[in-house]
Amino acid sequence: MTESERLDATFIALADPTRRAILARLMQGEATVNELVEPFQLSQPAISKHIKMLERAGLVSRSRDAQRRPVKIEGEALKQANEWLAPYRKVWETNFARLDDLLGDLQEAQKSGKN
Amino acid sequence: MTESERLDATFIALADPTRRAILARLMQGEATVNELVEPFQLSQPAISKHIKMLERAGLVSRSRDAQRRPVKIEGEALKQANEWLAPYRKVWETNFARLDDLLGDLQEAQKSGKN
DNA sequence: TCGCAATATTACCCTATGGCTATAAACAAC
DNA sequence: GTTGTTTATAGCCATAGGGTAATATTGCGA
Repeated sequence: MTESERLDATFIALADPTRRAILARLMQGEATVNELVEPFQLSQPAISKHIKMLERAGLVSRSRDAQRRPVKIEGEALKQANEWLAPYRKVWETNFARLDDLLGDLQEAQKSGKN
Repeated sequence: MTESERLDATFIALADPTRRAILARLMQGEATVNELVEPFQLSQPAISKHIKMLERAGLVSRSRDAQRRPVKIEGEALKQANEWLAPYRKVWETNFARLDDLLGDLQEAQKSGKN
């Protein structure tokens, strides 16, 4: 899987409220599939599907405990999502919109030969 | 649009390499639709669709310049995505996996009455 | 007003997502 | 080995995503 595909899978996985809730739950520690089913009005297969998408993105991993398959949150994919986001930080931290307007004004001025 | 729906739209928008490339391009300043079409081997309608999804998420805004519709990056949605991500930072910054194993061990010990 | 340039919209593919029910498979425990 | 528990898989449906080509719209400019 390329890095881009990994990011695709991660953002797709994060784009669903059920899956974000599952991740939030997993912050408190491992959970079995049934424990993850309980809080939702969804069938067990539906939750299993969600877990599979989280797993595909590397957001969670699974171990084995008899017939149980505990799910655990994994940091690496989240870290990569955060790293992708990092360069954009200045877009919201600085007043990027105005900065861009300024650039636009300068370009306009150049075009019309006022510089 | 609820905050959850906004996050949905944002993560869906970020889950495509073409749209991420468009955002990267917009870091250098506004661009018209045609300017955004050029770098890709995609039709103009395809790019327009992508822009629409970015716009729906609030990741970009559009202005008007004659028949052109310049696209500009917007920080707010990215900021919210970042804020969603923030609580998970400790998952990758600390050694969260081991911390979780430890929690698991403690729970096991309690169940088996060894505490 | 005519024609061109930039963008949007429509109609149509195919595939993936998100949900369900029903069933299978894995394993423990008796 | 039969039974119950936990999880996975299969099959089905409806909707959305990502792409296309063709066409409509909008606005400039001669």
